Amino acid sequence: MGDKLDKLFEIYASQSLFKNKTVLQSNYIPGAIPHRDTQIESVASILAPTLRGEKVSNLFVYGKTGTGKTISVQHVCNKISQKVQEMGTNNLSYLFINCKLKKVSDTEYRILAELINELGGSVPATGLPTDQVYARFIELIDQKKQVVLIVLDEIDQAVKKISDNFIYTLTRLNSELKNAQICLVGISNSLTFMDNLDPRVRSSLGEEEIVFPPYNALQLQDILKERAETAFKEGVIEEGVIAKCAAFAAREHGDARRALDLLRVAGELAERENSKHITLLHIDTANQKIEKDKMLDIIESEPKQFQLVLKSIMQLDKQKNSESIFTGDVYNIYQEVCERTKNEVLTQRRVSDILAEFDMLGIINARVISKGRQGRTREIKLMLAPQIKTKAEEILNATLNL
DNA sequence: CGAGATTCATGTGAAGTATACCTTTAGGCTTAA
DNA sequence: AAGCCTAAAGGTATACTTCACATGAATCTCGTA
Repeated sequence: MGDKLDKLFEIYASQSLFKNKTVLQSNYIPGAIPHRDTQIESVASILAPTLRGEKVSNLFVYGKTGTGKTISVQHVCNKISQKVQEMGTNNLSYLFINCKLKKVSDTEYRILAELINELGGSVPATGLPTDQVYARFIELIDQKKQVVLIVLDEIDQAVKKISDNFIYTLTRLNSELKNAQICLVGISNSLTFMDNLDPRVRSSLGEEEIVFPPYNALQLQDILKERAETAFKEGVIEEGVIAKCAAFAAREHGDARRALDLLRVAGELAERENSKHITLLHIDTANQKIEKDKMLDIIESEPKQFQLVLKSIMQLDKQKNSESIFTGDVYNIYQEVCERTKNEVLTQRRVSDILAEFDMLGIINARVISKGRQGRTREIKLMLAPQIKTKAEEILNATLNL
């Protein structure tokens, strides 16, 4: 056994395809950001006056996931604060908050607390009334003449959870400040986010807007090439691999993160097979793996009743062995399963809707057919690949305590 | 034998109910002046 | 007196149920050749 392991490790160590894997991870900030020059320039030109300690317009940035929004804004802000340090002036504070992070996102209070923490102050985790916290915040930043640049990443999440008058309050804070000036940069994934905002907030936050369009396949290729160069050892990547990665990701609204994931997973797969190269085949398998993980995630996060129904379908699928499954069968099994697991039994009507939703998700394929005298029903086929089935079953059994 | 009626098992739509969650409001209580 | 907190009241979204009606091909019925 020991020998085997030694050998395994040896192979791993000697044959690693990666030079530096962190480059492919999603939190990596590259030195250069290809194909975002115009956007970066716009951001920079809007924020540049902060260097002279002037108040600038609030900025709102939006675009789909993986279009480089966060990275670009961070890049510009880092440059700016670097410049400020060089100049030796000390009149700019730069705060970056990701509203999606669990510990921050819940309440207005927490976001404020986070802001204060970043400024070096502290507030108790709970207890103070909200406007006290505001007072504390104002006090902190108003000590000297400065510009406070607040970047709120995934701002749509925060607004969904809290409400938009939080932002309104922030924008209005300027009138209470004697020395300092606040400017906000909001980053959002949702293009329609602005539409359902309070008009007052919309006008003040959206003084400037920048859209990040999705990358096309060629641009994705450039990004991948650049990263792959530092990530992998020489000659590891076969011809056309990058192009295929880019093509896959371009199909999914040009998500660069997705493309990088794909490449990384492909690399890991190749490595595990002791292959010396990453081939087109690896990309395919990687894509499948990512899809599979996504599917399992969906199954896992599905509500209990949905899982019960799915469990019944899977049970039938095993028994029936490629014969057709009908709604009635599913419902019968479903009742048993509920009984066994001490869950409430829903009506047939509801189960029918649940089945329709599974159809939407692509977990099953259902067709409404008429069986003549035997009435009308859905003909159901489970659409999970065999390897997923076993995994899915484990998940279901675990979450349903079977 | 074939046209039409019947039938079955469930699909589908509308409307109602229960529940959880959130916001608002009012009134009592604490606190600071 | 002001401001905070809590409890009750009101509002809203979600998940589900109930009722009612729609479907459509296999099957039955019955008139006709």
